[in-house]
Amino acid sequence: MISPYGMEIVESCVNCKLRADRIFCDLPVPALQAFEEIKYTTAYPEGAVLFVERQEPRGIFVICKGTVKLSVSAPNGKTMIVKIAEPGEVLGLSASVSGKPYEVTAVTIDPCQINFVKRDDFVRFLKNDVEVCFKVAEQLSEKYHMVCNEVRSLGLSHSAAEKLAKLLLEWSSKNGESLKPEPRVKLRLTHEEIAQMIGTSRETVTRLLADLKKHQILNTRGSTLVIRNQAALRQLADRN
Amino acid sequence: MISPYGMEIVESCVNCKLRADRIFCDLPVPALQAFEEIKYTTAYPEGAVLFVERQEPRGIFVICKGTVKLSVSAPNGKTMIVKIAEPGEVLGLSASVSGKPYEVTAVTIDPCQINFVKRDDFVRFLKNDVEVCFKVAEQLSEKYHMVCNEVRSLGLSHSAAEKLAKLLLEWSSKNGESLKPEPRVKLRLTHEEIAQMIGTSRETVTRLLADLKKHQILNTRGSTLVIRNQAALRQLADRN
DNA sequence: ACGCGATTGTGATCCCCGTCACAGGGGGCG
DNA sequence: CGCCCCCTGTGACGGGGATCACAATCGCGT
Repeated sequence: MISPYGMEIVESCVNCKLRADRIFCDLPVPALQAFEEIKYTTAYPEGAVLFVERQEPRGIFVICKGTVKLSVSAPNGKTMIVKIAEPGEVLGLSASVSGKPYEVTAVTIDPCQINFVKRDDFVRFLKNDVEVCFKVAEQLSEKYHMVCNEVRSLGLSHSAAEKLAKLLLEWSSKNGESLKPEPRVKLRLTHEEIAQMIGTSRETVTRLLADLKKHQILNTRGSTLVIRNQAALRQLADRN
Repeated sequence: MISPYGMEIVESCVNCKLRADRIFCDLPVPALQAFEEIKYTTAYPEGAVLFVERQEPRGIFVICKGTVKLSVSAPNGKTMIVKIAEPGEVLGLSASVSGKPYEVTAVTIDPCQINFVKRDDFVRFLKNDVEVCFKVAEQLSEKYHMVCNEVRSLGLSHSAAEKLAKLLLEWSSKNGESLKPEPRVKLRLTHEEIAQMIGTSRETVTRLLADLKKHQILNTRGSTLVIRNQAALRQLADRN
């Protein structure tokens, strides 16, 4: 089956290839079947808004395919990107569990396939099976862990250079790429968005990247970054 | 019964006065009884270290009495205070659920009575009762919510003045104190620690407080702050 | 009451980086 | 193909606040 946005739809969670390496999807088969009963699978184009900060929680969104940008923003329009979420991740979990408003705004940054579950259905689903409930608790712990790291890097590292270096290293470690002598990072965000991830201005990102290139630490190959001197980058990331 | 540090010990969770208004403690009686089986009640003096960032999770700590300072720190010794935790709060929850290391360091800032539960016992306890497990998920959502706010204020509000104003307002709203015309806040932290809470330097905090006093917005009465112009403070907190 | 360490108050200096302003560049679309 | 819009690159400038260096106080223990 082909979706409106030219993607192949994954019909069943039981047969999903992601099951093995993703946390939430990896439930016992009976639970997965119950999950399939209450899920709505939808395809979204790039730029679709899944939910908005401070909205009442409608339910959870499980990413099957594609990536989603999570951001928080201030009344004055200034926004900060918290995370780029990938397949297997669950969005709106904490809001749906606690009933408090969504913490972040979720916007797809490429075509996505997403499973939606209404809040009520989801809560019933949880309360029906301790294993599932515990998995969700684990998942929430995971999220908590991630956002704690965010706080660490926002609060403790001063220079923008440091935060940028940290971000690049994090990205390069995603695909085991950092094991190679010259890890590559495919840049999927604009300088503006990178700036929003590390809490600085677009110009600063541009300048910092230029600096790194000048010092032979980085190199651009089209929209791909080549990290030529990982050690130097690490040093930048660690020193305060 | 009197503890070594001059505190009266609360023997039983079932009879605990906090049960009504705290989330975690407010479990159905049978669950509470099971909880009592596995908990170890201990009294700590001021300055006791409950656990340290990056340590393997030993278990959870429920605060019955006293307050605990939670902080994260960088290798270079720079530290940031994430939260001052109060009675009824559960510490080390996410680490114990997920098995990942503790996110923060927890140090008592006054004499405390704390219930400790070993990780294994706690996990068994959770898996034994969906209601409990769900409560814990709610609790984790709550924590996630808090730390998201932290990110918001760290990442989006730039001036230190703004963050300090936000912090003071938050403190003053703790005891319904903010309803009074001139709310009072008992300062329990040094300027250094306040600085660590908002990610700035001690000198800046001192200067900002002096400024607020000069502008008649604040007033000190011993170690108590009197907020004389709440509106002005709110304006400082909101403008970016 | 005295003394000493911890905390607070304040000036001087410096530099990072946010902001404004504008000049290429590149790619999608008619 | 050329136009236009969004992205990138770069200079100039200014300000907030980190940092250093002391001085003044506080507060606690003996």
